Amino acid sequence: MPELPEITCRSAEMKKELTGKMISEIEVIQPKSLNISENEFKSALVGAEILDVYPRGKWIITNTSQGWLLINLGMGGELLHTQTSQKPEKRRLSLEFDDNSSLCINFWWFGYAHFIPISALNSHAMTAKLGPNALEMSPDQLQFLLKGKRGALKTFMLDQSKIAGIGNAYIHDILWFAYLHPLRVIDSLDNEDIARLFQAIKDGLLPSIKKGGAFYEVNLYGEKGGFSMEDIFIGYKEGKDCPRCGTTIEKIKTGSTSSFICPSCQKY
DNA sequence: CGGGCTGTTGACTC
DNA sequence: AGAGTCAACAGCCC
Repeated sequence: MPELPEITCRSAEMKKELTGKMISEIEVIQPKSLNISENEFKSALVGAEILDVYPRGKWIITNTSQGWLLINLGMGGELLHTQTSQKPEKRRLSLEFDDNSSLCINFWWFGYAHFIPISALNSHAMTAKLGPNALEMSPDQLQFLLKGKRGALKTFMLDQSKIAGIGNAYIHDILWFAYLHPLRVIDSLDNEDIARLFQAIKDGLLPSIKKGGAFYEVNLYGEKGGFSMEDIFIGYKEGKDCPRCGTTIEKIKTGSTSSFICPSCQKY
């Protein structure tokens, strides 16, 4: 479940390791994850030099001398930088570079690797419609985004077209930090609620970025992230005590997803 | 061994 | 606009 912290870390690692390298060959094992045919994809990117890599919500955007490579790991996956002679068995796609290293992409379930030509990045609908990156909003911007909305707060927070980068792993602690229930209706939020929510997004995401992402994901070198269960306050801790008030943490159904809440700190 | 759960996104419906 | 459902089909847990 790669969310903003993991995507931020992977992008930084890719930028560090891959900038300046040239793609010499591409191997496609799962053509379904591409937005164009396998042959088109290969001829578009073979020969390209990596210029820059940066995060955009849950997407990793790579700028090359021949166009854009956009990667979304979907519900989980690995990006590994290895020697081309030592590629991992499990991979759906790999980019081989001119220095005999490779970037191997594995999706656990499914994911996307899309190519977009130079000067056409805004034609990519899935990234063009994303809201602001969760950590690059101002408090005013968050207030503006919430204004006039009626649904449940959690649905809004996970809607990538509203705010980009938050998923179902980090949302539990974010809402708990803000003392807000996932099913709280948006138009009942006052300025103080929104101010707490703004700070809670930072408190929920920044510690994981500092630790290299969540423990259940690995970095480009195959090492697990340092953000562990002990760094999580209430997410996935059903039956344990709320670290703030001692009330038993509950797991509840919120639409199609589950939520972990402290029923005392987070009143509906 | 098998069934349930998990997590993202788009497409689609009402 | 928002809520609901489905499809894409791996791996872990019990």
